[in-house]
Amino acid sequence: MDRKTVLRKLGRYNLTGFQRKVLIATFSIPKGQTRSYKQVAAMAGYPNAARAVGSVMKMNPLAPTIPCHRVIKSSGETGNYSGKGGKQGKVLMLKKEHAI
DNA sequence: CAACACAAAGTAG
DNA sequence: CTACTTTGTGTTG
Repeated sequence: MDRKTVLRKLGRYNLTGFQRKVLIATFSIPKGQTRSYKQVAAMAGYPNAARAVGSVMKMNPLAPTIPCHRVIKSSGETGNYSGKGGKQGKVLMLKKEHAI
């Protein structure tokens, strides 16, 4: 799985530029590491769109492909998580990947 | 086009 | 530490 593959998948959806950038930025998070919503937003080119990043994660069209569970709050907390298991499952997954 | 929603961040107390 | 304000983009009507 590489960036081009993800871009190709994203191309199948009617996504806005913001969503694509955010998803790619999230996908670019190295395994075993975490990034804050703000960091992802900044990486995507929108340094003040941390909340919007949350909106994108919520709709994440490539949920299994995009490691949205590696995106946490700047405080080091996990924040909320709309996926199965809620933030508890998120933390568990992060622990499995040694991200925490 | 306007109003509402969002898994945050920042600032003030 | 808690509470309030600010902020940017997506979605829906």
